[in-house]
Amino acid sequence: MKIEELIKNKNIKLTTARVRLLEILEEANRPLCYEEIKKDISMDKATFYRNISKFEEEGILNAFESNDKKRYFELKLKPHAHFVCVACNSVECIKDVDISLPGYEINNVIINGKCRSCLASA
Amino acid sequence: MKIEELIKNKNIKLTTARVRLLEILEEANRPLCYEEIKKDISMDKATFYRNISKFEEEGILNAFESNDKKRYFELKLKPHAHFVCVACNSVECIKDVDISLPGYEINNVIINGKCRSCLASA
DNA sequence: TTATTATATGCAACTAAGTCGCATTTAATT
DNA sequence: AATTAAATGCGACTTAGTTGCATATAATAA
Repeated sequence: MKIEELIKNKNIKLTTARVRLLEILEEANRPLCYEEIKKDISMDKATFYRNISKFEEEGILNAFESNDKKRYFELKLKPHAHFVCVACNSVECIKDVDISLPGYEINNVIINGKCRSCLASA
Repeated sequence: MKIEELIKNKNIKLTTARVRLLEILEEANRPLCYEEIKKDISMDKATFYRNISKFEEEGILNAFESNDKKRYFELKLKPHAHFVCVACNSVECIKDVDISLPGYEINNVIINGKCRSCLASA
């Protein structure tokens, strides 16, 4: 997966900061929040959020909120759902849930509830 | 639907402020955010959020984030999914989506995407 | 009904996410 | 290499949400 592929044909300039941001998101292979990304990149907060918005507009990434009241960001590669645990706040990618809703365009599905391990230890 | 029913058998005191908060949520019949609730109730912000947390802990309500980066709150009466439009930020209750995920306990399902009217006017 | 006590409340101060305007820098284009 | 539109960093700001503490109130026991 080439980072350049993601940006190509989009109305976006390929800056070094943006490439780095996309690399971090790609390597993580799970949704990350601002805090987590910030550690690995020297980019101003305002620039960060402006880039996130830009990427969202261009359909390169999805954003959603976890139960810790932080927004999580993930590249839109293979569509899949996310499970957010209300007990431990973990975010898990769920491959085998398929939802269709006629007349709507679906970007992302977030399922809130209690995860396996929290249920087991309850 | 009696408000008292919601609180009964829960580890919660039935204060006038709490009854009013639950009434507002029940009458709205759709998820509301702090701003919307605030208009109709004279309750300190700290108290509001403490009550919301308490209600969540006790399983009386669900909270989730819309695309406008605000949290929305709704009583857990009949379980149903929510569609959040990334274009117009509207929140819609969806009755006819049923997801099950073996081993997990599901509280709420949030589907992000573009709603009918935004797709129609695109 | 009153006294007791644990819990709920309001207030003020705080933290952190996210936004905005503006001057400067940089990528893409000529 | 020169041009220019877009991207960046900085600082100031807004607003959601939290915390500590003193006071008030609901549930309970007397």
